[in-house]
Amino acid sequence: MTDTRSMAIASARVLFLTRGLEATRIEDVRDASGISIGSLYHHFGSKFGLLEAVVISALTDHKRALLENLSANLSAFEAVQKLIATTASWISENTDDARCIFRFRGALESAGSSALKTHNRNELSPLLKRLEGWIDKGEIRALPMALLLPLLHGPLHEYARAWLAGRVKVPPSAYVEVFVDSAWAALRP
Amino acid sequence: MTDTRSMAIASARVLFLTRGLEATRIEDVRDASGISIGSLYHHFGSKFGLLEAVVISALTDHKRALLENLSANLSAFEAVQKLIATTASWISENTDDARCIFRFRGALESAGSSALKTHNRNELSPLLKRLEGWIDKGEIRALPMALLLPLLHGPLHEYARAWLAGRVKVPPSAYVEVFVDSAWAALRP
DNA sequence: CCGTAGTCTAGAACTATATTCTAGAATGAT
DNA sequence: ATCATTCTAGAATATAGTTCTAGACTACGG
Repeated sequence: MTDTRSMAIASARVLFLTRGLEATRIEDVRDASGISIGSLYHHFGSKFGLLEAVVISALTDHKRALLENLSANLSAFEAVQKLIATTASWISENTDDARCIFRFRGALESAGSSALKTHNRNELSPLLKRLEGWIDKGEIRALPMALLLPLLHGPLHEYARAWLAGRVKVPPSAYVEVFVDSAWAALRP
Repeated sequence: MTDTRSMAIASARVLFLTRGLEATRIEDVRDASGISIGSLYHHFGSKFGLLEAVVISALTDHKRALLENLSANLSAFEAVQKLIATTASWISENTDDARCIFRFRGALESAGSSALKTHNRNELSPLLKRLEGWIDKGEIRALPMALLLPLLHGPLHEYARAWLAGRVKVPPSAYVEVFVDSAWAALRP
């Protein structure tokens, strides 16, 4: 049942975030979700598989938010604005999903998670294509591709990490203009 | 013996990075370092304590590199330049230490590691003080303190993550000028 | 309807490994 | 030289991820 999966993911997300990854036992997930150990292993294969599902679920929701807001024929500047504004408010409103991404995506990456690779192909490469298009049209400075995303959301991500960890109090959505200015200053021709 | 500690840290760092945190057993650290289980627990208390030591060791070396290069009476722009250039080359040259920081510091943070908190107090707050000074003198734009560090090294860090994970091939030191330009555009008055 | 295949649930048994414990060796101060 | 402290060593323990076996549920073809 697909409902079982999403209930397990919801329970696991809370536990992973509050108690930490190591500290949550499969038994805890069973107790919180009511789903038996056997069933959990049937659906996710391992504790890592469960983590994978939690992170991918968060990434997918973020992607959905981006697609909703990023219409086709935008100028480069409008797109930069939209990307940053949408990401900033999504993070500010979906703190648990955002925390999962910043805290756990790295673990998937270094483990070579193929589920994550697939997701990245679907999310990142269309965005890079569009950025490339703006470079060709001269709307964005001609920089190596690898630099574009860091310049685009480096400051926002760095700030978001600090906010999600509780080190600062003002949510990233409050500083969208600053992040847009910084990104556009780096990317405009 | 302090030599035992550093040998254990060196062995653990390699194992944590190559096999991953979960996948390295204490036994593996013993086999790689020749230090007995009992001794390891005597020095580090737990596997997490060993990880803590590995990360703090990396952070301390980075701090040392910064202090060596960041003399006292610099203008704000010179300091921004130095901070970014030094960090970029340190990351490019000390890839293992840098990987430890980006991959494992988050784990310490979310576990509330007091060793990390102490380190942050010693490293971050002097830097913030100096930035505050330049704001007072009008050399840096008057922004909320919490935004300064994200704007300063957000793009560099984001790029460094990608490079350390092998997603891009050119080391961050190659793009110092881009990162400096971006940071200074965001921070200048 | 009935039976069969496939999917799903359940929890006990198994296994791996972080940690603790006990004992003894090295070290250093008085 | 003796005593206290620190350190080393590895066996024993306990915890928690995973596997296994059995049974329940569902869908579908006869």
